[in-house]
Amino acid sequence: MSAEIHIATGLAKIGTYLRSESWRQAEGKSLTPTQSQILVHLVQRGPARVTALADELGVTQPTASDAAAALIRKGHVERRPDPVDARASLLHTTPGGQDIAAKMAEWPDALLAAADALDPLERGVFLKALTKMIRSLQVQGAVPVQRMCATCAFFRPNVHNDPVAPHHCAFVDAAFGDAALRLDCGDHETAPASQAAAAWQAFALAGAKSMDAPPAATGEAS
Amino acid sequence: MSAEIHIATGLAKIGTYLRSESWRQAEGKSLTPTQSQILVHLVQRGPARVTALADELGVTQPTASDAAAALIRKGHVERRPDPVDARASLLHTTPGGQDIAAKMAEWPDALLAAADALDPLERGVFLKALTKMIRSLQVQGAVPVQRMCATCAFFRPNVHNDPVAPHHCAFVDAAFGDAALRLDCGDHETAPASQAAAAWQAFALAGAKSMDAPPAATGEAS
DNA sequence: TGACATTGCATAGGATTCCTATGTAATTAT
DNA sequence: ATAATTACATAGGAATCCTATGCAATGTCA
Repeated sequence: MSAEIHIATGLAKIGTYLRSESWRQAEGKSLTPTQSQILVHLVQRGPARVTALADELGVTQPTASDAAAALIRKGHVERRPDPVDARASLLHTTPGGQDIAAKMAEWPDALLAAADALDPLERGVFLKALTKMIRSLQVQGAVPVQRMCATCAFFRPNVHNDPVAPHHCAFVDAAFGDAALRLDCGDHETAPASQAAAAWQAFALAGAKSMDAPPAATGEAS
Repeated sequence: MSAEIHIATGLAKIGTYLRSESWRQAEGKSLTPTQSQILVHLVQRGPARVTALADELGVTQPTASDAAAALIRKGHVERRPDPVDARASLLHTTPGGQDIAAKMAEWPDALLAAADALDPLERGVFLKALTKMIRSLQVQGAVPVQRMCATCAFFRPNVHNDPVAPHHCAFVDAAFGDAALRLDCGDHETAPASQAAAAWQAFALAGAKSMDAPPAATGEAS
């Protein structure tokens, strides 16, 4: 089956675009993509250690250390000792850094427009599929733990009969649908393994049900 | 609507993974990601100019020039004059370069496994959505021209009644479905503007039809 | 045909990215 | 208490990536 290959191709093309776009966006602010990512992360998620940032960005610890040093030199970030571990230090943003981060945190318009080219139902299916793929990468250890519904203690998948909003979030106590799935939620709380596994079953296996054709043959050219 | 934001978030996460993975994969072969991409591109698509490669990879011309020089130094690529333009030169792979490229061309297993975590119908919808997004990026000028069905002269979308294989490829003369959509097809031939526009209408507008819920409200938490 | 602008590419210069390898200090394990 | 681990910095080196230039070949237009 070549669909996986073409999915990988497509994701890589968008990844290439995002990488080159992040260089374009970072210039002018005299920041580089890595620095920008660290700054945004610190603003959105609070003070963090160098090693944790390295894991999050998928770079080595020395690379993160370099970028942090550059941000400190530019006055956007401060280093303070970690109260619970004298070896470690926590990076904090300065007020000036926060201003800059606010501008960097926005996604490029072209990408949002591209996502807007999907129709609403399609967006839901797409987001659900992205959730599945990212969870798979996380389970394989290829990416760090993500703050997504799929691994959240508050996630109650497919508990409502409403096909438009079958899921429930126990944190905000509201029903929602695939199009509102979060991949990086501020209220995320990691579910214990057994609960996460059960929820995942309920979430993933209901996939085919929402479409009206048999899940078998998909038709191949050539 | 925050679905676009979360889609962007998810795509960025996969992009981050692909970037770090490409560093990991490139090491050992003593190639870097950019060099590796150039080498693979030359093998798959034939000789090319430096500027064309730069556009394709989304980097500046000097960056591509650097990487090309490194590949030449390592003996994987040769520079030959372009017969139609004495200023330009074409980069050709050497036999040794082709061997290495074959190994670099494979997608990481974790990503293919992640794509495999989708069920077959979902893959089709996902691929179609990726097609829409990438075409949108292309129309906006954010990415270079892609060799995908959506812009191909041989593409006949939604001409069959079979919901599993509604499209037709006039090149291989066969029906196929969304799951077999190409994002980088070797047989691609760019369609004239008017034909492309008409085909796109027929392709994109039939989206909601394949799902059995109204395309309105999608249910939002919070 | 002769300026003049444009295009294809290389190079220079500089900051950053990114790696491996190593060192230092603090913490944890035995 | 000694040993192993962890958090981090730094060194060293190659590549990435940018802008700015320069050179040569090509195209344009009067």
